[in-house]
Amino acid sequence: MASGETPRTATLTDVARLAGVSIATASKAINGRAQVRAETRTRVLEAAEQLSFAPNAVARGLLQGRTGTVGLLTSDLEGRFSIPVLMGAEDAFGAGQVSVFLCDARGDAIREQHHIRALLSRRVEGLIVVGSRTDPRPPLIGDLPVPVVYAYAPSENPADISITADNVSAGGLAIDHLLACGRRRIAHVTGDASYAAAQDRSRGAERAIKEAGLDLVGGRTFFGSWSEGWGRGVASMILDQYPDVDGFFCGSDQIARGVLDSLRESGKDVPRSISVIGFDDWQVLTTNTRPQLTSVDMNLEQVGRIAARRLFEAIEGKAASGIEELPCRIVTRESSVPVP
Amino acid sequence: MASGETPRTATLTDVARLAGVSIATASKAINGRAQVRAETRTRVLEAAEQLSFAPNAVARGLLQGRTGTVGLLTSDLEGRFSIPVLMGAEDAFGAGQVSVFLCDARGDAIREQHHIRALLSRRVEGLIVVGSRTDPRPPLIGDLPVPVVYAYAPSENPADISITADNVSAGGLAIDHLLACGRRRIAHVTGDASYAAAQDRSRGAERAIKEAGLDLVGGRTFFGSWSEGWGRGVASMILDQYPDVDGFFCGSDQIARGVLDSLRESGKDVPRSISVIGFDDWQVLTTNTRPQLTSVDMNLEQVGRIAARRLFEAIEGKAASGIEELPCRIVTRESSVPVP
DNA sequence: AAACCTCCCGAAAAGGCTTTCTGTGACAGT
DNA sequence: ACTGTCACAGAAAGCCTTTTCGGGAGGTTT
Repeated sequence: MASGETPRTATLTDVARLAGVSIATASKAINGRAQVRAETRTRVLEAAEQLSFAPNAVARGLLQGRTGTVGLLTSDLEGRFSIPVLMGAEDAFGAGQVSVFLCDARGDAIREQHHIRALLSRRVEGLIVVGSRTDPRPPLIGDLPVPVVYAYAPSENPADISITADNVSAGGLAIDHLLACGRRRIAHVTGDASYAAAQDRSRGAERAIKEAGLDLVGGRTFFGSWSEGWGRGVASMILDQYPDVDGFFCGSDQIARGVLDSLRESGKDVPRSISVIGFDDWQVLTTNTRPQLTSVDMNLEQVGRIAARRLFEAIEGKAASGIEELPCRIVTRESSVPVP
Repeated sequence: MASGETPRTATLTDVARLAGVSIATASKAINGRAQVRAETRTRVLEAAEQLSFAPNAVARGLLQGRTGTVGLLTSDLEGRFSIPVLMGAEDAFGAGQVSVFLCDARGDAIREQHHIRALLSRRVEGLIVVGSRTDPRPPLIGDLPVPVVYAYAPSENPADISITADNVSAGGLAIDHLLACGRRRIAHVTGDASYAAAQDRSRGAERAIKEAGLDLVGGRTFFGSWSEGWGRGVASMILDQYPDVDGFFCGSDQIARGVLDSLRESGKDVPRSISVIGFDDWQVLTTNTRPQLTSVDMNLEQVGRIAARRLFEAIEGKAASGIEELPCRIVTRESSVPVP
């Protein structure tokens, strides 16, 4: 049983010869076409089995003009937001008969261009472009011969197909949750104001609090950076300046962790006297804080799956362009409970 | 300039016709073969440009028997260890002319089998199997017609090609670093004892401390779980039972974070009176702790890159099988400084 | 002037598969 | 006995490219 004999993968010709039929018949037998006697079919199938024949998808693709492949173009693989989207897409395709080419442009337009060329020459049937921020990105340049779907980061061109998370509504959700917990003096601390995500969530939050006839603590959103340090600092500042604050909506779980640490050190009781909610639902953070952190989950895998589905539809010609914003959901944990 | 006209991607025939030459000549011109007059070549190139012709890699692959594709088979994409390995591999291949099929088996053997079949039918030239734990995994079943490289999780079969991180040496590195900081009473707290990673690091640590003529605090490794909670708990226990402890080697950054929190709350001064080192060098944890955490980096991207390189060599026939263990490195931060 | 090169270009085959069309034998109907 | 029908098998074309080989045009040598 020596392996590595370079047994040259069997071709349809080999199968046909072994079964004593023509390649045409062998093909029909294997693909379940009619026009083959049952007895002949089993003979072919046995031959195929014996040679462990696997139809050459390359040849088939060439013939039919359909390769059954798509390209997944990420702008950066480190990004913890791209990964779940990518997983969802891979999942949706893998379940079907589609294989996925993975390309990481590393945020470099040149590399992106290079990858696109390679993918097109491999005749992918479509492209999913996964961004690492929710800020709209410039569409792929050139008139591509295949449909493109933008995931997480929508395209700047509204005529393109984009799937992203509804950050504005998510901001509202978070505030509504805190209100439902009986909180009235809610602060919103978030990250870098240059991020669309920060702006969108803030807008949603402000709208929701207004609708409740209230105002955010400090009358505004506290923008800063996406870090624990910022969360710690701004929390102690707010605590100092607005001692009656009873709720924190944080723009990320990292910020929330900083806020929680700060509240702990100030002797505040979370969730009894103050509720805290984070954003991203990043397990390593939410389940290790004390108390565990309620957070907004963007359902990124779902974003990926829907993107895959939309790409599929576009390939089939049933395209519906525009930006599709998928709802987020709250994952409730210990840091926010209703006040009696 | 209406897009979406389904302009049927140009073929070599189209280019040849436009340039007024035969397809043979067009091919030679485009591929830089000799035997084409310069004037003719430019004419062809212009035609190709005008039609935005991209050679059909599928057809070329069929003809040459080389597809220029490889399969990347991960057992779970969530795993934060698989991702960097995968990035490294993608990087190494992407730089060349090789495209990567991404498949996620989700830890399911059936799905894995299904993906392998699909990949083989697409005639990938090789496979990289990326695991999510360092425990050896069963090799892919069946005599595959292409070389396979196992990354991060080595194959149980020593005749296979495996690339992983040298966890035993890494354990020694960590201890040596603490010793170099002037520490003598070092505790090793780590995660689940059923993980090879935990065992290996522990073995390396014990060997290193013995070589220094010392013993670990408590005379053994404290196995537990890979969580902050375990780190917090075990640290306060150790502090209580062995008050002279002056160094913690933690099996993961999460555990280290718990340890740091615990030390902080006990009023211990890190790094003045106690040094702490983590493992994994997971940025979100190491740079947000107070003080920032020294950690062991497994160079996972490098694992991926080397895996890609080895696969390449195996494809070319220059295979060197066996387990290759790549060295880890210490990333020094504030939590460990030399005692004067 | 015949023989011989050199330069370019094109015809054709090959790669593995699917599909259409043609062909053959068996059988039923008249 | 002849025609029509049916079930099944095979021949061949086609997908797109690369590569080999042959050949025509023009120039050089003897």
